[in-house]
Amino acid sequence: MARFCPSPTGNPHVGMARTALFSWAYARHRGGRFVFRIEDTDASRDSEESYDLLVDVMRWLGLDWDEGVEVGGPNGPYRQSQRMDVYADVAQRLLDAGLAYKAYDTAEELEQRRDAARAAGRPSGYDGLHRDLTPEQQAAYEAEGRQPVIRFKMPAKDWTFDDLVRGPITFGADNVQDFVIVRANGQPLYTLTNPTDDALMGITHVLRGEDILSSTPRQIAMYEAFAQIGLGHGMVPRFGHLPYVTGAGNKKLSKRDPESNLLGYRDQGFLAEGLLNYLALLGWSLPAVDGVEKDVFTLAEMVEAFEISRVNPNPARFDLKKCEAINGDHVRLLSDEELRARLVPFFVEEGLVQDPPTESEAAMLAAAVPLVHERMALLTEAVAMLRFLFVDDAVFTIDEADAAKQLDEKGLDVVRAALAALESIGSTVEWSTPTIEGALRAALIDDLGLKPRVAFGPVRVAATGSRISPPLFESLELLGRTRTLERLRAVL
RNA sequence: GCCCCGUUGGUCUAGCGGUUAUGACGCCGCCCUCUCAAGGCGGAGAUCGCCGGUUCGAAUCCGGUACGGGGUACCA
Repeated sequence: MARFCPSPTGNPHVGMARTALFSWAYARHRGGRFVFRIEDTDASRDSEESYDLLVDVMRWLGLDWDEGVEVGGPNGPYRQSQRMDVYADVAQRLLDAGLAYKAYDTAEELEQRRDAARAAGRPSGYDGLHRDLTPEQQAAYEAEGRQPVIRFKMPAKDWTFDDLVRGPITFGADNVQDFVIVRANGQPLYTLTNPTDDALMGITHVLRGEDILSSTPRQIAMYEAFAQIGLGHGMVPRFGHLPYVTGAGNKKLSKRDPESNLLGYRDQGFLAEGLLNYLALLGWSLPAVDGVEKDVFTLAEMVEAFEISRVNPNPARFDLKKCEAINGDHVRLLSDEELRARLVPFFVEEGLVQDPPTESEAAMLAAAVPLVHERMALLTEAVAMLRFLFVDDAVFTIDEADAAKQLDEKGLDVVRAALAALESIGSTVEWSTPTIEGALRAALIDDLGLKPRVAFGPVRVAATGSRISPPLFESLELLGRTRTLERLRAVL
């Protein structure tokens, strides 16, 4: 049983997706269940919008969950904001059992002692001053108007656990002090809610970011306390800490970093399977078969082969170029029909086709998509290359730089010759790729003695508006006789 | 300050005592070619952070050290 439990703050980012992917793949590989929980206990930072994005992203990626938000399950609710009574109860039971206590230190007092500890070369965590306050002392503080936090009483022992990706890790007793589990205002903290829910939901394997590696001893201590008060399944889960995904420099990709915005990738035309494949490669790789390494694979292949022991513990830099290359491979893996279906929203978005496309628009897409299928890494590139087929003549424009380069005097001469050649077909012979190619080659290559690239460049720019386009003759066929001739005449 | 994690070409990665140190992205060149891609072929690029040890032999084991990152919160 594994889980993914993000906090709904800001935009979902790539590091988060990688964590979700690995947890999901781990659960699926082992035939376990996957829980999707939302940790929204910090009202000041969490937002409903962010929650919606999280759900949206998980669905887009295709990382399905067996229980959790939106789908429910036996251990719900799955939003921590709806489980406050559970945490209050657990906190009280810990207090009653003497496993936690109320601490009345003010922020200033804590800071002062922290500084002193640091100056003396000691760890700077809580010093346990209020650990054994008498009822009288507590009453005295409360009489002062102090509101206590609840701190967990860390047992004085060393903490060792066998990290799923890093192996044995030990923290000395002196370095893990009593920590706050409930704020002075009564709100529970992650330190309480996370282990509580993991225990209640039967989570056995926790894959999470390296940033909370050092909080693991606390979590383990919480589980041991839970066992004492009879909460949950009484077992400590296994932990695995995934490395960071970093951006330029070595800094962790933050939520504010535009490069990390997950939905931005969808909008740019990345395929979920392409992005996921790339993310998988950041810290994991498919085992080689007969010495052959394979880095383009499907989600199913990943699930089949996913061993947590193969996960790399060192941080990986997100390389957009490689991500695009992998995505391009996945685009090519799609059938023409599937690609067309994925492309439709992008054409609709640009106003190039109706929503849903009309019959003729659909037919045009069906004919045009194969022409660009292997020419793109991102879906948006198809829109750019095929726009000339869908745009009205009134708004059709030619790239200025390309026009300057190709439609000079010599270029226009070529267009004139092409126009004459094309005008002759369509009446007696069919307007088709072979007849178009035949006519143009005869007129431009044979008669004028031009090199192909010199001959077809100007025609391409005049008809498609760009020096970069799908194959020319096929493009002209799809454009149709009338529109082709009009566009050639328009530049003369 | 204290604690923890990490360190193989520009980037990601294989490697688990003996390899000319693997592959991918990117880059360069050639081929194909109506543009752009895709595809094919070839090339440059790491001695595996550093020092020391163990060993006949180390990227692989051990110990130091440097550098990077994270934590040290009434954030997660």
